[in-house]
Amino acid sequence: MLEAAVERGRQVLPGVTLVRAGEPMAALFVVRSGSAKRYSVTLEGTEQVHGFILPGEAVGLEGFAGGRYLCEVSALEALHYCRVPMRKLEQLLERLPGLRREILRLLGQALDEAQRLHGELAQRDARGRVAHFLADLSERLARRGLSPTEFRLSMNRADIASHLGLTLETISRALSAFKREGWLRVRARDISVLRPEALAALGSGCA
Amino acid sequence: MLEAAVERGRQVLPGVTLVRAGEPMAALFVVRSGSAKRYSVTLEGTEQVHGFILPGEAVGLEGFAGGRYLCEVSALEALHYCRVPMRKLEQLLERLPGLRREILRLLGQALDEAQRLHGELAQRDARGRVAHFLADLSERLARRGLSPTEFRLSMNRADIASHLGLTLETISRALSAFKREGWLRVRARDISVLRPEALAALGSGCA
DNA sequence: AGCGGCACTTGACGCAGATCAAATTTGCGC
DNA sequence: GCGCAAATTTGATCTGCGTCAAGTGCCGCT
Repeated sequence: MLEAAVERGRQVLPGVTLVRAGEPMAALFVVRSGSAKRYSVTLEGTEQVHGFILPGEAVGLEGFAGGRYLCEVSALEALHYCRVPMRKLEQLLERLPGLRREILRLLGQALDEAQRLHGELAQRDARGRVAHFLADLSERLARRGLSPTEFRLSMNRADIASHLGLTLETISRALSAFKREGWLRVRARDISVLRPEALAALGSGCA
Repeated sequence: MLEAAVERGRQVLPGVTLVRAGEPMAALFVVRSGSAKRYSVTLEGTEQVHGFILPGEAVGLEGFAGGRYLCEVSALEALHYCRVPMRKLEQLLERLPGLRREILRLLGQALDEAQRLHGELAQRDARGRVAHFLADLSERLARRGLSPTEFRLSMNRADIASHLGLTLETISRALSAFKREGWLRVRARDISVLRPEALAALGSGCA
């Protein structure tokens, strides 16, 4: 769908910032492989992590709000991506009704995810949030054909904590608890999910 | 911009549900006067409030994700709104580049607000969240030319609590605390903001 | 291989906010 | 205006998570 307008084959190293808050929105990005974190910097200079971007997902959608990016996005791993310049995108939107629907779908989906996240987090306790985070990650990986039960976390505990509104110690304790109960195997950033149903249940509401 | 496609003059009474999760997205709504709450119903049957809709704001944007609405929206007060049928909207998107940009802007803005909300809530304590809620409401009212310092809450404490991830008792205590400190006058659902700067500061990060 | 630093884990303790319970206020129908 | 049910406030207690602090293990560097 987007193929016609794509600039292919770009890549960056871990730690590199793809877009910065306040920059004019020159292009839309789609991640091909690797992962990134989306965050903003608060007045006090601390990072607030809004979410993580996996292969197949878009970067910079909030830029449509006012023609400027509103968060920072930086690579957590070596990242391949493609880039659709806005100028080109606008021309294509003129001609391709399918592309219009596709872009609206992406935005609607992102909006739904953001709202759903807010809801989930607002209600659940620490373990429920971590379970939800893992179940969500697992599902998104599966959607791209990657293993939903064996994966490596590309972000550190502090990033997860910021994203979930917890502290890094609490993340660590939750993971240890899941390990103790036989739901996970955890070795540093490598995760094996042993009881996906248990995680999913805890993450989406059942006590 | 949307004027050409609008069906005007519809209205509903408080408590009426405008759209339901799962229904096909037949139209986009814009609220003209009154207010509504956007929420979803969890597996256990409890409501999770995602946000409140004020005059000038759109209903049903997440529907773009898959052609179906994903939350329920119901009126908190007598509500006037207009309705743009999707069929009509798609035709117009074909012809009006300005309208395309406007719809994308609305979605981008909604996305940004959802993400920003998540960030704000994840970090702040109970009083900070309530302050943020009031400051946000105040700003949105001002944007529509309504008084930012004298207003009536159209939602009950439980709805605010659900939205902010707190309990209704905590909402009540926070309001009482602000009253005691001379930042607000509170009488049931009528609010007078006496020190908007104090609320805004507490709501956006300064301890 | 050995060292140093950083990411993570684990423990002890205190407090903000949840929970349970009761009193008070508000607003609506008659 | 009266009375009742629902909404809100206030109080007392309990608990999960944040905070501070001390390990432990992992990885890259020389």
